[in-house]
Amino acid sequence: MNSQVRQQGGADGTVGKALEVLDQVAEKGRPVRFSELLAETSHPKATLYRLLQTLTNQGMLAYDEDRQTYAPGLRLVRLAHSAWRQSSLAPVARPYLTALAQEVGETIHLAQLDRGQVLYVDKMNAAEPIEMFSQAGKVGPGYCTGVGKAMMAFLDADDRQDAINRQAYFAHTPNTLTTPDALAAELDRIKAEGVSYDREEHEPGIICIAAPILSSTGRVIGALSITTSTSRQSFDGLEQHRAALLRTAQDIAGAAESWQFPT
Amino acid sequence: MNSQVRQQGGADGTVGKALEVLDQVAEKGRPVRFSELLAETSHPKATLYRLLQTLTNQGMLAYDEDRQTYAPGLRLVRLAHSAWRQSSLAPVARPYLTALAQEVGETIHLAQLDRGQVLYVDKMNAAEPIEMFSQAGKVGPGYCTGVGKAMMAFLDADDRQDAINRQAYFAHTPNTLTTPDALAAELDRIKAEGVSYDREEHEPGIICIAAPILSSTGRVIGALSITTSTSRQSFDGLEQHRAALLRTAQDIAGAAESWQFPT
DNA sequence: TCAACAGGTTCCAAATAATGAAACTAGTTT
DNA sequence: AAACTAGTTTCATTATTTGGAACCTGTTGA
Repeated sequence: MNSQVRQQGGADGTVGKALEVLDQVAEKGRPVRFSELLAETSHPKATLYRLLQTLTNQGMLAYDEDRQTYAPGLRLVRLAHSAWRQSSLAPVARPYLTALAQEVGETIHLAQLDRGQVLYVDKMNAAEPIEMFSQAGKVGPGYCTGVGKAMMAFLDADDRQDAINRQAYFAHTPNTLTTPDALAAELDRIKAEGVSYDREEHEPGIICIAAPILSSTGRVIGALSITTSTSRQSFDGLEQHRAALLRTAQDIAGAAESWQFPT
Repeated sequence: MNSQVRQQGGADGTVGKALEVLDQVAEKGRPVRFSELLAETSHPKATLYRLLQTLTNQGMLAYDEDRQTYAPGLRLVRLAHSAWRQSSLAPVARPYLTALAQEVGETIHLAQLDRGQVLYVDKMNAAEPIEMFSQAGKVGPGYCTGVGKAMMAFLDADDRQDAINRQAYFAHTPNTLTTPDALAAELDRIKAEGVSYDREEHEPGIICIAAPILSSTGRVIGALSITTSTSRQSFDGLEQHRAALLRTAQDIAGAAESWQFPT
């Protein structure tokens, strides 16, 4: 029996602690001072100091001697290249996204779930050319985005509850769902219907329709959304793309299933 | 006195070992089996097993239960987004690259040095739209690329020797420099002249002109290249872009200076 | 000029976690 | 059914991590 607990937050050993610090630095989104990190962590001075040294020494963090600040290091960029190509849906989904973007003439997002948060792995815009690294890798909230809700709705009970618990429930707009119960009810609705909507729940004026990408065994492997603004398009307009969205989601699922790695 | 040794390869503690394994998986470029990793590592079975468990548990690796394979995990993509924005030259350099690409009508690469290797952090193509994540994060050899040589040439003596020692010296083409001495001589030439060339040293038919991006204190912070193919353009043609290349490199250096920056 | 201070770095005995040989389990092949 | 292969677990031993406190070092204020 595999009673292996999946404790993402829980520190497993020194490595866990080091990665926790790494996350902490990354989340800041700007170079940080030692003392700033110290104030937020439970680690004692000396421990934090050595963790930072190790990470810097390994290229996972970059230390600016002049300003005495830490920032995520370039080694991560190298590693992520590999991760994006192998573990993300993006390389497989690319052609389908391009086709969909041209068909519907709106912005398409491809996302995957990462610890209850939405991780955007690709983006297509019919009009403007893309800015990938600055877009892919971005994280967003799960509880108030179309793709987030679409993915959470199709998780199995345990994972779903776990994801529900991880949300921040900040009221970005008047439409944001701000309680676990409200979210849970919405997820039930989404599971029944097969698609989810963002009704200006994250940003005023921004709406979307999203669908999960499910493996043949029914597991969530990602989600896909068509985004627009209320000034460009009505809600009914989005609704008309529903069929194309669902078809594309299935196409991607199929492609992912038979995906063998290029040797 | 700060006698801190910068030992990149040397393992500092458990974290170092874990990251070494992570690199090993990433370098494969495809999902790998436990046994395959075991064969290549010096760690005993149980140790490797637990390192992989920890990394997987932390989302740094993704484990495919069906195929029993490990691949770099999505958490890296999230972290890299942060790293790219903060520690890479790319966000600052973007507008200059775009301008240069349009001016010269050739492909532009922006790279930084990572442990003696070239890490491409951005790419611009005048004609075709870009494929960023699949391009940025890519690594290439230092000794046989224009950007690699340009950066190595302007390192201080210690770092330069270190970089020279790290090269593989594989003869990709008849023009490849295949000895440390030949490379060192070339680097002297480049430092004197201010620009470097790739004379089909990496790929037959591919040539480029490259320049380092230097901080006001003279430290290498990156490099920039204009690439073309022998079928499109002669060597003299590239030479005519020299002024534009050097101007852009300086512009980027200036912009980087007034921004906050590590490395 | 000197004392107090804040941010950062190093020490070292105690506590903890990593180690790895070997045993074990679960599939596969002979 | 035995031998083999690949992956997982155990546990006494060993090595690393820990963190309170002392120690630097450059800055501030009297």
